[in-house]
Amino acid sequence: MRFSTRGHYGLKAMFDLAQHYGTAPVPLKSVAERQNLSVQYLEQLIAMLKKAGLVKSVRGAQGGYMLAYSPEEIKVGEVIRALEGPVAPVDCVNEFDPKECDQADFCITRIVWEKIRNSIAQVMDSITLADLCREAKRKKKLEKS
Amino acid sequence: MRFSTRGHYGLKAMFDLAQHYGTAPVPLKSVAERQNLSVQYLEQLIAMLKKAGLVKSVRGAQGGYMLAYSPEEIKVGEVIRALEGPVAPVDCVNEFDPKECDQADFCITRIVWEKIRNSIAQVMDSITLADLCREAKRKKKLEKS
DNA sequence: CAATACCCTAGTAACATGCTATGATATCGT
DNA sequence: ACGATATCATAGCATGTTACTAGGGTATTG
Repeated sequence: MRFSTRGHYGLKAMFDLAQHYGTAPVPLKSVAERQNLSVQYLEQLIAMLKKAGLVKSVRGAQGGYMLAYSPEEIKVGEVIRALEGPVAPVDCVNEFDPKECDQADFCITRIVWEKIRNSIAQVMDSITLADLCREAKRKKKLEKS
Repeated sequence: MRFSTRGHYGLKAMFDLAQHYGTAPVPLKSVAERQNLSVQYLEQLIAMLKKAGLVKSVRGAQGGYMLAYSPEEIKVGEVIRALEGPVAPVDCVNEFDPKECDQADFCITRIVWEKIRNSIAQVMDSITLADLCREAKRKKKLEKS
């Protein structure tokens, strides 16, 4: 069981934008360099994030991307869902539109997948981009000392 | 992000075997009928479970499969790992052999995936097949009343 | 000896992934 | 005005995985 690189890379990019929140728009090229990702691929991911309303863009020279809200207001779960779709370890417990099979009523194993789904969602929704920035700061401080 | 049908179907099958624990070996055909799965596909899944030491088999007529241990001793996590491999939402936080990238030291988003991994593992490892059997019993009782 | 059932391997259609390529459009600085 | 910088949009594509099916073989029972 794996998430795709979309969620993986996309979260990296959003974290990068969060660290530049409040400054000038950040061009994807610089995000790609810092996070060691392909610009072209990142463009596709950020398009999804824009569609989801999580980032804003400024076109043209000196342009780039920025978070649509403050890092404090953006949960990791929103980012990952925008890129990976709803949390659904198996189809019949999709968090938004479960494709329930005819056995749904008496399928006991279902409760396992529901619990897994809920615990994933709980983690994703309890961490904000600001939390990650704080963590980065803390780590930097530790290195210095 | 999804688990494959291997974990999904395999857990169903193991639950089925758990419900017949202590009786004669259960032929796959009957498991497949009850759980609405293809016999041929199930054979492949159960082969993996056997390799992992979770089930025993009896060949020939009147043969079939049975749990290698009591349902109380078999965690859902063991079943799922046998079929899906180690819990690893992204490769760099694989629970057994993480393919750490060169950024591992300063990659902050990593902690998100670690937390997700841990919460999945925690759920899987805190439920036994016996728990599922008890749940099934409870549900059956509720239906009657 | 035939019925039952486990065991093993190979093949394969369909789909998802993780990109790259190409080109268009908008904006800024000079 | 123009060229550099960026975003924006779509298409293509190699590779791998999934979810099976097919077609055997082997062991055991009655």
